[in-house]
Amino acid sequence: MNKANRFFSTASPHFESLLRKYSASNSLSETKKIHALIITYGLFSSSQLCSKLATTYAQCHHVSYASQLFDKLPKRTLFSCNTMMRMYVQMGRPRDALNMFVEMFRSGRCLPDNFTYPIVIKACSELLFVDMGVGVHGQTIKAGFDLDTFVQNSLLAMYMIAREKEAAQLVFDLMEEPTVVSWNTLINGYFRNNCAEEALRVYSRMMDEGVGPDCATVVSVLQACGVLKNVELGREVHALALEKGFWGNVVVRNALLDMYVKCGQMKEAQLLLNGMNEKDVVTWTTLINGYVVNGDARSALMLCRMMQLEGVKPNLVSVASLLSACGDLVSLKHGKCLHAWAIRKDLDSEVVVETALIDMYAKCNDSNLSYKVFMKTSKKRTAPWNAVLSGFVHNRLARNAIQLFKQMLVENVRPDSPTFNSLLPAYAILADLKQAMNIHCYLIRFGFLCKLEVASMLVDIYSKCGSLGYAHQIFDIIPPKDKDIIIWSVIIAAYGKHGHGEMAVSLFNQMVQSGEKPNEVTFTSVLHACSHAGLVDEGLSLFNFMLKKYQVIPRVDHYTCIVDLLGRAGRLNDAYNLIITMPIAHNHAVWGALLGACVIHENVELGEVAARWTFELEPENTGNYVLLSKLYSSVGRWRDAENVRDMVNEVGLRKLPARSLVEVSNM
DNA sequence: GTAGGGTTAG
Repeated sequence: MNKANRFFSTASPHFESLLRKYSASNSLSETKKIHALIITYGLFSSSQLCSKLATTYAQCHHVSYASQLFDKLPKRTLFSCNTMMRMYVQMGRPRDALNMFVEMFRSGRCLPDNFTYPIVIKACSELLFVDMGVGVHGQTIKAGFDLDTFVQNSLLAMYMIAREKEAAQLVFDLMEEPTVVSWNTLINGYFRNNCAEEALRVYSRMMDEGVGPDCATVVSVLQACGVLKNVELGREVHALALEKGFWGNVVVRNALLDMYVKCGQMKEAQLLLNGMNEKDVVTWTTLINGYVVNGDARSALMLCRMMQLEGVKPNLVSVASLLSACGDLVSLKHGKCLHAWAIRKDLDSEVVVETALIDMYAKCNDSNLSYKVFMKTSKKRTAPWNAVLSGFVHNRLARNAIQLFKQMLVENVRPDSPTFNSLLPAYAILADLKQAMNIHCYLIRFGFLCKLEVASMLVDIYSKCGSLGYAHQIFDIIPPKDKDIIIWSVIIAAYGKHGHGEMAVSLFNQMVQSGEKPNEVTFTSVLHACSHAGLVDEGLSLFNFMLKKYQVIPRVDHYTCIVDLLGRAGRLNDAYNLIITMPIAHNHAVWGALLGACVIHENVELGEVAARWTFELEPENTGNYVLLSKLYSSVGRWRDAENVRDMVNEVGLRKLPARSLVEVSNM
């Protein structure tokens, strides 16, 4: 026995206990010291020591040392295999974990145990290898681990990630003793699969069965409350969280804040934040983003200052939200400041920030700068393309948007649903039937037409192109149960715009019969359709229906439709009386509708009243002057007509510089 | 040594 081996026999237990200690603290530097000692004293002959060293490196997430040492091991224990596979999964290399599992299974050297399966199942779910996952599920049954809670919970999570809700529910139903983790996985799984109602039903069952919720339960349930805007349950969960002592958990606090934000309860959200002693960057960002989403960009910017005063630094998510606030305020100045700040903090090449910058410049009507930022991006990710497309459409540069989309396809960037949400309005602006048919073919070929939003926009495009037939065909493709209020509104508006009032009203009735509750927008569309087609009685009865049955508070555009309707039918006095008695402020549109009707029916007396109001409320619109002039001409008051025409010229001259600026910026 | 949780662009 040489000197080194003699040393080893006495030193080995010592090293092992050291390794155990350091692996517990995950101290990479200490493990390296032990490694160095093993090399110095030539102790590699101890497979036990080497195995321990390899697993310690794996626990420290040092992939290269762990795998090098592991590969050299003469005998692999099940423990070391499990540890290696866990390291691979935790380090985002699930494929390596699965390769190891397959090799381990084939060689038959060691059989997987109850610790192996959760790791392997997690690797399958990360790779979305459902088929393999199902195979592994079969193996767990064969090996008798099907009643192991950890294995079952992993399977449950895997099926939920793979969007196999039924399979997940089956796993859950077969569990003898579901733990709080099982319930949480089910609740969160339903939530992530867009079934927030089901998530809440599961939560209520869990409470009925007397299972004590934990922080994870509360967080998932709050998310579901946010999506469903169920602030009542949200408040209950808030009380429960306080009662159970979860308030100390920052994740719970942030989830509570986000629930109030999502429910649009900004006052409660602000109060909650005011009452928090410890606020992290997520807390602040949640509220900042809340203000942006709820249309109060100014408060979002103010909050950013308060956050910095409290010494919390914004991160890239905060910056993206703040840039969005600048876009909403059309504040190029603030936007540029944030851009400069992002450059200084080296955040400007993060995709989220790049996208937000492109969007901000576009919303501030600076297509040039928006495009410049886009040109600096790697152009490999879809999001910046979507932002620049949406920016072009925002600035009505429809042709540029379509051209850019074609470029995107040339560069092999995969479009997603938001791409079409950004792009399709360009086709509606262009109203070119041939182009519309082109994109229609593309949408069919790549399976995007099954998306309701996309189908709704295509209905709108065909309607704008004047092809009601195609529009209706697309509308019919969507199964009745899937039709939402938006697609109904679009088709009703389409018929209305083309003067097919009866059809619009009939579709509206079909919609009500189908159980869809009409909203302000559908009422506007159908009333508009009635006024265009001269359906006075239908229009008036729908207006009454809206007030009585649905108790919708009429907006000014509803009144405009009714004024138009009465006016076109020659009931000018009724129209006038409606305007002066309406409970909300009148605007240029209501008076404009009356003026138009007065021109048709040659009523100078009321026409002059209406015209005066339109000049007051909308002095720059030359159309109103033209209408009054036309009215005077039609009754032979030529001089008055000429005087009004002169006013048109004056207004037109005042408008000229503004219009030419728009043209220049579009070049 | 195993399973579940928060903010983000379009």
